[in-house]
Amino acid sequence: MSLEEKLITLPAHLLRRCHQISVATFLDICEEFEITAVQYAILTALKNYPGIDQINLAGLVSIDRSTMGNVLQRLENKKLVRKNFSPKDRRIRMVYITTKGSDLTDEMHPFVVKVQEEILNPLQDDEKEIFMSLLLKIAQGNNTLSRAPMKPPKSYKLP
Amino acid sequence: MSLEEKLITLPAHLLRRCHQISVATFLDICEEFEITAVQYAILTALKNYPGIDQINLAGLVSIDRSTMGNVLQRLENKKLVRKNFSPKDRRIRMVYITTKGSDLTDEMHPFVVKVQEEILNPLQDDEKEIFMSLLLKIAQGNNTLSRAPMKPPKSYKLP
DNA sequence: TACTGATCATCAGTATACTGCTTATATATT
DNA sequence: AATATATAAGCAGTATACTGATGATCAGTA
Repeated sequence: MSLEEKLITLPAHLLRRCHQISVATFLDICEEFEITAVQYAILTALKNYPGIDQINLAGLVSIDRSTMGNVLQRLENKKLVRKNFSPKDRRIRMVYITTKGSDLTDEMHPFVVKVQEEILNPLQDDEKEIFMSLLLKIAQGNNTLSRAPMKPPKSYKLP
Repeated sequence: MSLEEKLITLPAHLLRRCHQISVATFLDICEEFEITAVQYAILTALKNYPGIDQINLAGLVSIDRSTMGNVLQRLENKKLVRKNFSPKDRRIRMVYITTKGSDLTDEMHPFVVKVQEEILNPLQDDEKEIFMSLLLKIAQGNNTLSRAPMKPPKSYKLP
């Protein structure tokens, strides 16, 4: 069996490829907004959980807490996000989306929908459903294997 | 629909999660070898194509040519790989795996097999097959969308 | 009150991945 | 032979992702 034939039997390899493709597709379709997929996910999360702390935000979108700090810094520089110290717990920085950030995500939404369609485009409609359900099964079944497992937010109170 | 429910309907999000999980699983199971999945793929490719140039090597394993240079530098520092100038075309650096590198990949092989099983573990046997075939369909159908598409090596001659 | 352990955020360091630019070399064309 | 084009490799800069360590703060308990 050739190397090429061997590689395409490995889930790790194909997942890396598909992730590569997914990122490239997002950057391509959403180029004009100068926002990455991860940044978009964080902004969307902040619309649902204004004032959330960084750790719970990281758990929500499954991003490492250290990475989250970096991404938030970049979003803050672009004035899409702002942070305040919590008056109740001075360890916590409460994160909010700005009006500019909120408007941007609204504007981007149809483009992001298009990205998802583009990625699944090689599949037929019934295959798309099957694929998504199996992908979800793997993501949830192995949730705790990565450093950034998905976690529902704790001790978050709507403002 | 809650944010969490929304996220798990997005292929881009789930692909990022599954890739995260895949990388973490590889690092976990292959910890003792201090080699990443990408580095392992490159070493395996070099066993099949000794003396290949960096561009064709990058096409084989679908890694950006710029990234390839960095990874090869690290592999060279670990003495798992060596590079020579081609006498026929002085632009080309011919890349070879060392004996140390070859022995290491042989030793790692059973661990790498285990990684693949672990990733697919949440699925049933018939689901695993379906998932792999759909993943392959997406990877191949969208091959040219990323900067590092898979390309069979050109003008490579076995030594 | 003082001590202990837990939690939030940050920092330094490393790896993969991409963009865009540059240099060196080879090939094709005039 | 001189010029133009194409290719191989590298570099600088940026983003996501992880590890391990540190400092600040809070909560529980002796």
